[in-house]
Amino acid sequence: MYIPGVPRLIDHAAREVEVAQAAWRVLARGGVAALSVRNVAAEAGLATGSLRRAFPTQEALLVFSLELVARRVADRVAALELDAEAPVAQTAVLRELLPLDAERRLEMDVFLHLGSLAPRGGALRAVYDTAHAQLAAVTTGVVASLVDAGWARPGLDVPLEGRRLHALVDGLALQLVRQAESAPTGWATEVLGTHLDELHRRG
Amino acid sequence: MYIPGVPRLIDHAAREVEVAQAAWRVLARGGVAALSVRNVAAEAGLATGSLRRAFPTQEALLVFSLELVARRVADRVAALELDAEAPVAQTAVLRELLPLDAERRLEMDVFLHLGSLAPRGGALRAVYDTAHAQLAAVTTGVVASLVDAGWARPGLDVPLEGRRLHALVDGLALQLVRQAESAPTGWATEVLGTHLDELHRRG
DNA sequence: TGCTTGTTGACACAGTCGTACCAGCAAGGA
DNA sequence: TCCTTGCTGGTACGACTGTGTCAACAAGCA
Repeated sequence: MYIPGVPRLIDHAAREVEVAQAAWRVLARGGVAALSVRNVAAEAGLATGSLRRAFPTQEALLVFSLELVARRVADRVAALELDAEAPVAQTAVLRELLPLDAERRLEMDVFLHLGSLAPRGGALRAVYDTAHAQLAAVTTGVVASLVDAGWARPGLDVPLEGRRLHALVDGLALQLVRQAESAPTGWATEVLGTHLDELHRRG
Repeated sequence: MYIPGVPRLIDHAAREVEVAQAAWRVLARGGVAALSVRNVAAEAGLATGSLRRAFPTQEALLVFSLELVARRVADRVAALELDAEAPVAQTAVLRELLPLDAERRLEMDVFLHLGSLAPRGGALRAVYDTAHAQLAAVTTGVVASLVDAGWARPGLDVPLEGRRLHALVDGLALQLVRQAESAPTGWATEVLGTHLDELHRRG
């Protein structure tokens, strides 16, 4: 059997991630207005032709970039949930969802920008909705585990409190991202802590 | 004294509002990608030259569009606060901030889109920050008036609870705008009602 | 009616967009 | 060693962007 030469071994998976993170930086620096194929290619140190090899269209690039955000967040949450001792671990999980450092701020920035960019019914919107549902599952899961561990009132309306917690986290994240990067963030963790305290106290 | 002819009387203020609302519709229909001077002019039934007479630059148009949103919301809130009997009126004020009908949904959509579009340090960002501060003042004011009226615990941390309410309202609004227009909205008012109930019950 | 003046909308311009193409190069197998 | 393969990145295209310009137009006053 004849096997032809396999020249120029490129780790496509790694390159896709590099390009997507370059897109993140462009997005965070200049907003959606600066998010062009050329800018991303320049940020990644590639020519537009090479970038097109990794992502045939711009939408594919955006979809992958958003999926990468969702995957990163999910991985971090999963890693934290392993050593779960409520309510300490649950608080840590929720704090992980807030953009309190540069890395998470970058991811949240991308999430919001691409969410704003996603046309209704498009492929990007589907990715956004999936990520949104994942977040809802996390917050509802936190409430449910608090109830299961006996840290909260058993008769507590878990779906409703999950949605409330989700809305609160979303609102805090939105406000954190939209404020100056150098501004303090303690108020957000304080608000989140108050909310969780009340969830506990009602147990 | 010679007074020359004053031809073609145009109500510039009314025209600015019409153009800005045309920009709203373009933004809601096609997102920031569709927000061009030409598209807005076509939506308003004008030529680009006529639009430029009302707004010299695109940024001026966006700034006015965002200011119009802020003014509309502020006017609605002010109208509701006149017949203020806590906590019924306060609940009404907060429900007014949520995008529960087509009109408010449109305004919130514009608010989010332009907030995502505003570069840090630009004129648009300043308008956004002002609107953000107005919202914070409303939510903190609601909490404070509940305390003043004796409906909540006097020792309640008003600034913190105001921020918490603000984050919750922002999160609910974000999620409502990002969900399908035909999707139900009862869950959001239910969550908001629960939150306000707890504010009362602690009195 | 004729004049004056603000309004209009078509056109032009330089720049950027997403996408397509292809000559040249680099690297592993025979 | 050469050959094959596919990756690379410069160039090109048409469409669209924001902005500038200006001849034609419409309407109130003398």
